[in-house]
Amino acid sequence: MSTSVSSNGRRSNPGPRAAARNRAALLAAAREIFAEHGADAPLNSVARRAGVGQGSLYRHFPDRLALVLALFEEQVTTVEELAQDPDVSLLDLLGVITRHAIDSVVSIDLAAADPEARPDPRLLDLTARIGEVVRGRLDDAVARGQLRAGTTVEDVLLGIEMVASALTRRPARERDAYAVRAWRLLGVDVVPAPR
Amino acid sequence: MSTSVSSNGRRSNPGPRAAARNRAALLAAAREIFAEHGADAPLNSVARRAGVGQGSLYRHFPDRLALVLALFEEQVTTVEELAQDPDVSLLDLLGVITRHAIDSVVSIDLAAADPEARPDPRLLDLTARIGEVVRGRLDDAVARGQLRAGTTVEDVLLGIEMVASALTRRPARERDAYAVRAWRLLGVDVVPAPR
Amino acid sequence: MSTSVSSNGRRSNPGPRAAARNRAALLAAAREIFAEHGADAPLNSVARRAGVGQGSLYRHFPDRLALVLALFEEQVTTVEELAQDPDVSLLDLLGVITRHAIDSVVSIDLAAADPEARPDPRLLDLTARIGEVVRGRLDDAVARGQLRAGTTVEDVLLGIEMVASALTRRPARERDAYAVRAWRLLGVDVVPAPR
Amino acid sequence: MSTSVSSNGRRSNPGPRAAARNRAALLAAAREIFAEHGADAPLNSVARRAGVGQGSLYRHFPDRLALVLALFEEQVTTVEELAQDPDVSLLDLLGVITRHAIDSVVSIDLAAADPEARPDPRLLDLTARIGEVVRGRLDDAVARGQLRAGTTVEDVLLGIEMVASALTRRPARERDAYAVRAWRLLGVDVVPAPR
DNA sequence: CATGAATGAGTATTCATTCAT
DNA sequence: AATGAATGAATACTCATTCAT
Repeated sequence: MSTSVSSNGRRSNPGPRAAARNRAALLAAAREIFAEHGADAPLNSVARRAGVGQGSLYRHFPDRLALVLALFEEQVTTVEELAQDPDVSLLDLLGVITRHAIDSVVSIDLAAADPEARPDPRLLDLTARIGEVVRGRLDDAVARGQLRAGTTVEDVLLGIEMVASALTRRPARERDAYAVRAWRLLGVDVVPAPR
Repeated sequence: MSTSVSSNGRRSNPGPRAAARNRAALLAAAREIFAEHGADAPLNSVARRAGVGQGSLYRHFPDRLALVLALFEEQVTTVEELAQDPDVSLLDLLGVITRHAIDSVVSIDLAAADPEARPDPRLLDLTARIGEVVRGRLDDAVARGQLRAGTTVEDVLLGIEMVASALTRRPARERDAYAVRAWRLLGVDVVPAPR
Repeated sequence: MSTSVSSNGRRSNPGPRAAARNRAALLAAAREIFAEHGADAPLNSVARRAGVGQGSLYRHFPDRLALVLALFEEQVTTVEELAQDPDVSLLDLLGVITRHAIDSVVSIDLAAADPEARPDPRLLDLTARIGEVVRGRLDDAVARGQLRAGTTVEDVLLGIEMVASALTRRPARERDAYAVRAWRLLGVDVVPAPR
Repeated sequence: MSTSVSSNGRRSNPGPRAAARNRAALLAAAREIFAEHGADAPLNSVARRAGVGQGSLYRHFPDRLALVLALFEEQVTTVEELAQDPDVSLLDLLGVITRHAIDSVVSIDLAAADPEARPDPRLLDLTARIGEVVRGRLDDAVARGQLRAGTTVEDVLLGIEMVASALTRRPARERDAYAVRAWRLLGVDVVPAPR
């Protein structure tokens, strides 16, 4: 970060030009921090890592959930874009999704706040978007023998959730191998996509 | 509660007799609180629910992990006792384990504190004890067609972890049904034991 | 709002023409916001309500007091203008002043910042202007039996302050009736002027 | 405050014995701080002035209103006790109440938070208790010529509110004289009780 | 001259933990 | 051995003010 510091000790105000850069820096920082310390890591640590003022964090993401959702949304978008390419199989997509889970831990800790609370609609929406992608690949995956016949979209989503939530319990360096084992136990040969 | 109140308004000191009772009350309270609010619920809420002073909580359980482990240990012991009976199948035991996961949420959130930290040896020990129980039933379960041939103890433990960790994300009232689906996805017909 | 939006998404710079319009919008917004949430409402809420940038707010009114004083000054000017008309009695003027107090709450919260601080000279000046208006109507009011004989300008100003400050404690919908009661207790039959 | 500091830099924990002392210290500190800076002064300044940890403040008074109400309650109780003595007139009582208003500023800033919000029932109760005291002295006060015939309890309470709220706008050293003027304007000869 | 993002000091609040009684 | 009050570090969040564009 090339944030210059002016004489009064305050970081200089880079002006609105920095907005997009800051937003991206915050997301990147959040990805790292959440992966390292879980999704309930202190938000000021995110701001600090991003090299951004506390207030900017809150301007871009009014609450923790907004930040987490933005992170998740990025991932979903990535998956959707990949899914444009007809040569990409469901297994490939699950590999990417698994990579996301490994790296950000976010997808799962989402609801962590309070399981009894009604899940946020934005989260449901993102889940639905993943569901759409899966639906579009389901028959193909069965035809290729990647999934058991009769597997439903809900089954796949459940599988993702099971793998992802189990991953949170593991130290980062074990997660790749662990994910492979978990998917295999579900009868699916997923390999986490390369970073 | 037979705790008499002396003139100064403070609960009188019931002496050592209360120690065991307090410990039990704390465990019961912890089970409830953790199930309701997750394993990172405030510890003073546990003491309050138990009707016990803050200090007593810390005397019995010097830190949060001690409390969580005590809870888990209770559950493991229960499973071990059940396993004495040769008529109890692995599926039955998994049903009980699943019930524990549903009700206490604890077994999984255990390591939640920090996945990067070396797992507590006491936790590993408890996991090993579950592993022993599973080992003793494995061949029988395969013979009965309850598990796929070739399933290992590690597979079963992994399955438990996947199901249990996924359960934490769900509201209490959905957990029974959710557990059944999750196990089925793993190819095992587990039904949560009755309470 | 005729503010066009240019391609970059930012409101286009309407040039100096907008200056006066912005100032007026800020004052109107401040009146509303202060009446709703008290004179220590966040200033950015004023800017937002006015549909104006944060910077413009500070350009027009370098600090909160400047804004409040501008509001008060508007009111004082209104009263002075009314007082040009010889047919308008002191009671009428007090009715208008009371209306201002009801609607803006500002006249009183002025010094609220810190009662120990030396009051701002601009505030004293405004108070003096009200005093002048009152002085010009005092004899007439006594002659008409609207005020007790012997009432001084300072008495009237004190009465205004008492009524106005008490009004701040009341919800908006009760203020009209409350003001009538308060004035009556002071022995003066004031009715808040219509809006 | 004889709060000793142990080697680790933390103030030593004086144990539960300090509870009552702490509560009293907090109330005294709050009285001072609120009188100096208004009832929205930072709560940590109250804790600091009381020589008490932040947590203790919140244990004794879970929110700002609880603290303010406790202060007010003390005052009301004092007035009620005085009212036991039949030789104490309404004017005397109003003198004490005025002294309280001068010194603590609290009685009035109470509702300050948000005039639109429904007033706290505890506050209403305290107001009612003052009302009872007034009611018991009303006829006597009229008989003595201290109040105009026809004055109601509500009138007196309104008068108190008007005087007290106006006082908040004044620096401490002017309040005594100001209170006398304000009461005189209401036609009542109240003199603030000596401290 | 307007805009709106950036900044960070200031506050409220929570909660793990200690300790006098 | 139990009690419950005390402690203060940690954290979330707000908002006045500045400033690049």
